[in-house]
Amino acid sequence: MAKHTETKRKTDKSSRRRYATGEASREHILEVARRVLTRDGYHAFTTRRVAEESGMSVGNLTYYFPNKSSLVEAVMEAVFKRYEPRYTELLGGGDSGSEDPAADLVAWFLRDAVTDDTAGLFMELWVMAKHNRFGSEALSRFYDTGVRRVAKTLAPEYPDLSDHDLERIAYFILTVTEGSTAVFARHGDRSVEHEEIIPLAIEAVKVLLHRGTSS
Amino acid sequence: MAKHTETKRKTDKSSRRRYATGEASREHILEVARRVLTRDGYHAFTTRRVAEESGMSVGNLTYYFPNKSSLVEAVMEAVFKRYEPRYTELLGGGDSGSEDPAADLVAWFLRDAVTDDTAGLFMELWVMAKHNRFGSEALSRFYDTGVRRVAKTLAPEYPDLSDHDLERIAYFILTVTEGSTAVFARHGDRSVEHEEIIPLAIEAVKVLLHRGTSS
DNA sequence: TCCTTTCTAGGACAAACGTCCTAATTTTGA
DNA sequence: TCAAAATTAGGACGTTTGTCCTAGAAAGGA
Repeated sequence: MAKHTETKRKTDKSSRRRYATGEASREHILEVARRVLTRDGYHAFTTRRVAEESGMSVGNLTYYFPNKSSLVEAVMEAVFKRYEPRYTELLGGGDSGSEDPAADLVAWFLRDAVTDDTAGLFMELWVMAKHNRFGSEALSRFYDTGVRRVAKTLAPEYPDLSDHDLERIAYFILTVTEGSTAVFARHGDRSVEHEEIIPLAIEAVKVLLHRGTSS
Repeated sequence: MAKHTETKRKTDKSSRRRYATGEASREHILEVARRVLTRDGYHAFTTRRVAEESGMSVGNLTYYFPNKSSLVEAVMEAVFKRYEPRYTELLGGGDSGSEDPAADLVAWFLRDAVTDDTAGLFMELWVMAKHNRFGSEALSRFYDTGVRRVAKTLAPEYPDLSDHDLERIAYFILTVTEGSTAVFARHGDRSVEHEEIIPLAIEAVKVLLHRGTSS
């Protein structure tokens, strides 16, 4: 099956010159693929489904993404890039005009975590990262840079804390966020609603920020 | 394809009398299936793989589980039952002989959350619950009863808290636990180790337990 | 013992999958 | 306008998937 070193395959995804319509097609594919992945899951993520939902032929899809893994990796890159504008808005300027930046930040993350888009996507990313080295490293990098930006945002408010202590707390916020996705982003009755968890998380984070670390 | 009411299909899984060897085969399949699901993921969870790893033919597998979803549902039931002895040990008697039950409990959950077995399994359960009503309800029930047991375990130590407040805090513990799976159960470099999160989680939970709720 | 029930293997089938190939069609710059 | 490059459609292939069918082997009770 592996007849490599034969002909020059179309594996260079960015070095080829493109027409405007081609670039549009590529981005359209990625947006559709993100939607399919979020809605149907990696388990049902097939090239044929993406092609059909993109309104194009399977042959044309393989023109842009010669194999499935190249499509998957491109989708991962795209979805991480998709969060950037939201993060710059949330974590951007030093003064956000908010009374309590930490509380707003935690509330924003936790509410976003249970939306269909974010929850459906990240659950798939977690399982994909299990068997895809690229995905695993990309996800870890996404988390790590996000944590650093949160830490930087909180830093001026809590000058007594070291950078590492701030990153530790930021990772704690991340943990509660992803936990909200896993536990509460599912329809069904629970004895406790997710909204009731948010003030607990805020209180916990603020205590950690004010106390410093006690290990 | 639906030619029902034709012949009595083998859809009754428990009402049929079984030989001892048959019951052993069934449990062996479920254990193998759990391992395959945890290791390879739902994406690569195929009846043939389970049959092969069980050392039996595909035809024989379909004798015990006539279709894939019946196998999947049985695996879910089995994996939840698998946690019961551990939980009764951890949350069982009123006096565990521990100085700080809350801290021990949080530490135990968080350390278990990043093991290959637990992490690999639950990530798959989350994505399976997205498209399987049975799995979704079973997982929510598993969480809810676990939360109630945690609340009951903590109750005698914190008599000032209402049942609902205790359940709220137990759900918070659950959230941090599942978040640990999502964030830290992945090999790779991070600026903060999971072990550093555990004391933060413990401190946060204890503060919540001592303060009551402030909403 | 023997007969009924349970268990098991092997093969068959259609459908869906990733990938590849080729030939048209469209777009762009000279 | 026109040739070259990029884009598209359509079909083909070998493999894998879930499911079904049949016939034989093993196990238990009479």
